[in-house]
Amino acid sequence: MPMATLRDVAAHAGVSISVASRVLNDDPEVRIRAETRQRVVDAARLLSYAPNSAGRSLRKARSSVLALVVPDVTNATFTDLTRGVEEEALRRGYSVLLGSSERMQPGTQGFSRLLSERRVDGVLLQKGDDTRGELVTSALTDHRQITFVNSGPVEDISTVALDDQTGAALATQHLLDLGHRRIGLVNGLPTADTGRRRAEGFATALAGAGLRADERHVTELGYTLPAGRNAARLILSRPHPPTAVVVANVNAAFGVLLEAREMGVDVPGSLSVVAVHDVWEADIPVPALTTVKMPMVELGATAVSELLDRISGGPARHAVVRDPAPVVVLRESTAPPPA
Amino acid sequence: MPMATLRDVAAHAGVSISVASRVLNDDPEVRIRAETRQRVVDAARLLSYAPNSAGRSLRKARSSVLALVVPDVTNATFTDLTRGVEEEALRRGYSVLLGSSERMQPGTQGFSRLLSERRVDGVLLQKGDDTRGELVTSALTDHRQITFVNSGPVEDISTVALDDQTGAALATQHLLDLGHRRIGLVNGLPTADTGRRRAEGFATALAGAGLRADERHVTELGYTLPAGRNAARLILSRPHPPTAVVVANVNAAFGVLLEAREMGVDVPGSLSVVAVHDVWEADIPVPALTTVKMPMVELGATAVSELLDRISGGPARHAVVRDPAPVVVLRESTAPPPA
DNA sequence: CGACCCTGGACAAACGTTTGTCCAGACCCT
DNA sequence: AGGGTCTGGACAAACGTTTGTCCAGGGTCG
Repeated sequence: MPMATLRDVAAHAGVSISVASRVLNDDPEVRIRAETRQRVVDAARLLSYAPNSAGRSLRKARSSVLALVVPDVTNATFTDLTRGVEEEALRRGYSVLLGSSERMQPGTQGFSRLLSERRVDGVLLQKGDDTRGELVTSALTDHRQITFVNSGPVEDISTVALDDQTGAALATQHLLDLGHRRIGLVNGLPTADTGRRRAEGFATALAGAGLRADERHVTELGYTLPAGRNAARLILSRPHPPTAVVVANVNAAFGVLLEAREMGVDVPGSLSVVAVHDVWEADIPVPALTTVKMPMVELGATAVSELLDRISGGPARHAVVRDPAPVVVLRESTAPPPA
Repeated sequence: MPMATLRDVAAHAGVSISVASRVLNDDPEVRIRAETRQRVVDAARLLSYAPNSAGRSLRKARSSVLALVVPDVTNATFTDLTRGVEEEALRRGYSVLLGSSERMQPGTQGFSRLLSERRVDGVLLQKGDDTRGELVTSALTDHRQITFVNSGPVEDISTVALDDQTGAALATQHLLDLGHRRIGLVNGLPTADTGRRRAEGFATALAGAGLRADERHVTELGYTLPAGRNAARLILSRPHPPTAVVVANVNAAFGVLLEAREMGVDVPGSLSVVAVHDVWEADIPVPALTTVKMPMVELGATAVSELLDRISGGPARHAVVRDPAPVVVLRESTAPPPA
C-alpha cells in the first residue's frame, strides 16, 4: 500500500487534513492536544507517509532542488567539489541535480529549462575555460538564482572562490625553500579568473624572495593534459630553462610530467614540479606529483550556503574559502635544484 | 516579468486555459482552428512561458526526474557512465539527480526519500563493493522503480550490465597472443557480480589455449588502488610468479603498477599488466597502462532506456551491452614474456 | 424542415500540500 | 450570569497543470 497521502493520514487519525499537516511539519504557531498529535504521528508512521514533493513544491513555490553545473564530470578536480555540494545540500534539505553534459551547459535549452520550468531553485555554476560569463548572465532573468564557483567577482552575482593567491604562493614558496631561483608558471587560459589570481600569488611569493618571473618561463595554455604537454615543451626547449615550475592545475601537471620524461628531462633531478589542487591520482605518475591541497569540499559547501542565502533575499557576496588553509602535499616531484 | 503561467498565456490569446494547454502540448486528440493555435503559440512565446514542473508533476503523477546513485563520484570508472546516463535522459525529457555521497547510499534516509517523496520516478543503482543488494530490494516498495547497473541478475528487477566475459577474455587473449602462458587475475571482491563474470571470461580464454588458471595467481581483494597493491605483493612474492596479469579494474591496476615498481619488478619486461575499463588516466603511470575499453557511455544510455521502459509497465529484463564491442587499447604495460 | 453530426472551444475536477481564517466549547473573571 | 479569552481543531482557498466532459453554432442529409 504505497502512496499514502496526507488525507489518508488525517482520516486514519480522525483529524482534519490541516491538523495533520501542521503536526507533521512541527508548526510552532498552532496548538494541538498532545494526545491528538500522537495519533497523527502514529498514523503517519503506520502508513509510512511521505509528503509528495510535487504538491509541496507547487504550494510553496519552491522545489528544494538545486543544480550543480560543471564543464565535465570527467575532471577529477570537480569530484571533491561535488561531494561538498551534495553533503551541504542534503543537510539543508535540498537535493542536487548534476548537469555536466554539453547539453546542460549555459546557453543551451537544458540549462535554461532548469530555471524557467522551476525544476530547481538555483544553480551553482563552475564555468569552463570556454564558457563565457556574459552568455550566462544575459540569459538569466533573476541574478539571485545563480552563484558562480571559482570565477568572478561579477556585479550583482554571488560568487565563491578558493584562495588561489595563497595556494599558488604556497606552491611557489615550497620551491623557493628548496633553493630554486628560476621558477616557471604553467597557467590556465588568460580568460580564467583563477589563473589571474594564481599568477598573482606566484608573483607575490617570488617578490618576497626578491625575484621576478621571467615571462619566457610562463605559459597560459589551459587546464588540460595536452595543454600541459605543450607548455612543458615550450618552456623546456628554450635556452636557460627554469629549474622548477608551478602548475596551476593538476591535469596540466600530468602533461608536464609526461612531456618532461619524453624530452629526457629528469624530474625532480633537473626540474621540480608542483601543482595546485590535490587529487588521489597524484600518486600514479612517476615521480608522484607534489601538490598543494585546496579546500574543495568546503568550497562546495560554502557555495551551497551562499546560494541559499541569496535566494532567500540575502545580498550578493563574494566569498573566499580560506579554511582549511592550503597545504603542501609532499610527494616525489620536487627536490632541490641541480647543483 | 518572469513566471508567466498558463492562465496568462490563455488570457493573452483570448482562449481558455484548456485550449492553451492542449495547443502547447500538441495534443493530437483535439481540433483547434489554425489561427487560434497560432495566437496561443505567439502568446506563449511573447510571455516566454514555460510549464511549471511542480504543477505538471502533480497532475501527471510523474516527476520526469530520475536518480543515478554510484558509490562515489570520485571514481573515474563512473564518469563515462554518468555521461551516458545524462545524455540519454535529456534526450527522453528527463533530468538526472546524482546521488553519490554516503548519505545517499541505499539504506539511508536520503535514498529512500528520493522515491517515497516522489522526487524521482526511478533510480539507476550502481552498487559498490560493500552495498548489499538485499538492503536495497527490501527497502523498495516497487521493484519497477529501480534498475541495477553492473550487478545481478536479480529476480524481478531490471538489470543492465557490460559484457564482462568478453572484456576479460579479450584482455586475456591479448596476453596469450603476446606469448604469455602463466597469467594471473587480480579480481574484485567475491561478492561483486562483475568479478564473477570477468573470472569466467578469463578462464574461458585460458581454456581456449589449453591452459588453466593457477589459483595462486588469482586474488579477489577489491576494486581499489590499495587492493591492487596488496594483490601484486601477494602474487609476486610467491615462487614462480606469473609473467602477466589481467586486472579487473583500472584503479587496482594502478596499484599493481606502483607495487611492482616498488618491488623492483619491471613492467612490462618481467610482468605485463592489462586492465579492464579504459580511462584517460591510463596515460599517466609509467609505463602507461594497456586496457580494454568497455562501452560505458552506452551502458548508461541503455540503463536509462531499460528503467524508463520498466517504469511504464515493461517486463524486468537483464540487458547486456555488447555494442560497441570491447577493444584493446594498447599502451606500454604489456609486452612478450621474458625469454 | 427536422434529426444529425461535425467543429471549435469552454467548464470544471483533480493531483497533494500549506496556511489564513473561522468557530464551538470550555474556562475565567467580575 | 454575562462577557471575555483560550484551546483545539475544522474549513476552504490557492499553487499550475492536464484532461474528461459538455455545449453552441453551423453545416449536412434525408
